[in-house]
Amino acid sequence: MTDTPEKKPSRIQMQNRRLILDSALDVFSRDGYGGATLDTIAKGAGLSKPNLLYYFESKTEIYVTLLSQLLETWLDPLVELDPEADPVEELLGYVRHKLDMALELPAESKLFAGEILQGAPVISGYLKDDLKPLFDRKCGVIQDWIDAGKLAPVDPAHLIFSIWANTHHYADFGTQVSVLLDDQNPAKRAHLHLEQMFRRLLTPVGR
Amino acid sequence: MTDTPEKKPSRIQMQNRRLILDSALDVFSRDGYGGATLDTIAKGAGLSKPNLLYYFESKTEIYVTLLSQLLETWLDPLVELDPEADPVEELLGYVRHKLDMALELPAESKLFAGEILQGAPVISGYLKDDLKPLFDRKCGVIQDWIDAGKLAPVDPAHLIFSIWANTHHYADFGTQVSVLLDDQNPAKRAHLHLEQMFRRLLTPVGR
DNA sequence: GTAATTTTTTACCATTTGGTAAAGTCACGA
DNA sequence: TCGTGACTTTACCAAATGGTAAAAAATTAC
Repeated sequence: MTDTPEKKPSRIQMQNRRLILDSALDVFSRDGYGGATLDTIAKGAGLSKPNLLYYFESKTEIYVTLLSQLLETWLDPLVELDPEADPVEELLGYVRHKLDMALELPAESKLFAGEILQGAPVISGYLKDDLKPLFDRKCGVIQDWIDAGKLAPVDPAHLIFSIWANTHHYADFGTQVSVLLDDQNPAKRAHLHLEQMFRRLLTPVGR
Repeated sequence: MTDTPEKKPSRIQMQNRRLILDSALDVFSRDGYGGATLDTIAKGAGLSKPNLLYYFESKTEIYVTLLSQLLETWLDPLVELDPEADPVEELLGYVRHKLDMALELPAESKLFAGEILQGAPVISGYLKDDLKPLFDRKCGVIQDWIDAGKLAPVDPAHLIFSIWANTHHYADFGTQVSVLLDDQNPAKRAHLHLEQMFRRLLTPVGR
């Protein structure tokens, strides 16, 4: 009755697939899809190229697998935006969470950025079918907060864009940030700045 | 006595170099450096591949030329930040200008983003030697404004990052923005949102 | 311990890619 | 109009790349 006739992967399979995906994340995020080569990924994983292709059918399959796994993780925080919580604190928590993710997982952020930059050839379906409905729902939540006077009036969609732009910037443009900042560890000041900016934007006034 | 023994380029040279650079901007910004091929660029320019290489020594030279031309244009607005002007309006003008550039020249923005994403292999020297001093100078200007009470206290460096992140987002993540927004032309709402956000952040209070 | 299965290696291959050599064509000044 | 230099095309090439076939080695199940 089961429609997945595949056997469960062996320990060695799990391990090698993980090695490959780890290496591929490095390479794809650094060199882009076009610049990445199977040889480089294989070397990074400590395997031979044909051995790679024993675990994954093709270069594209590795890339797609990586992106799919990514999307779940990175969407989670948005899913959890709670309509019942205090709006300003909930949104500031979202900002904090996203910034932490960008700072801790820059390669993932860069992989995603590269895919979007090239017109989302692989995940455009996902964007339309999964992200868009969630995005619309959360815009609705934000609009409700505004209508209830618990949030300053802002454009919900562009607010979310702002949050994404500001947080991902520290990963995607990390090279530039590092060069321009004397401060070695920008995490603290970045957090303070975003907190200040979004608090001022979101806190309702005159009531 | 002149140290540039090259003759001035003929009309046909100017014209073909422009055709090549135009096509290359398209291709590099869409496919990334690694994914771009000379054949694709040549086809886009309506020339043969060996003909391309008559005008440019190598793929890399085309890419470098493109980035160099870019950097001048995109830095201009920051250069022009005037210490004597009204701080809030001056910065909001900068935001507006950057957003217009991102909306009108998304390919340029994407090319730059791709280069930074990959660790700025070509322009890291430029970032250190040219951008950093300018950046520090403008941070100083902003700090002076704050000290004079003409601007709310913000972290100057991270303020600039915010401006860059929010404006470039509409170009670099334009694919995602288009999918998520029902609004066809996001320009107007984007302008309004950024104006609102940065005005609230920057306007000094309680004085 | 051995047979069956999974994993890895060796040896390839076709295509693509950045780039070159050299012959041919064109434009233009004398 | 003719010769010279600028431009273009044709025909290549070596290396790199994504991918395959099949044999060898290692692991697992019995």
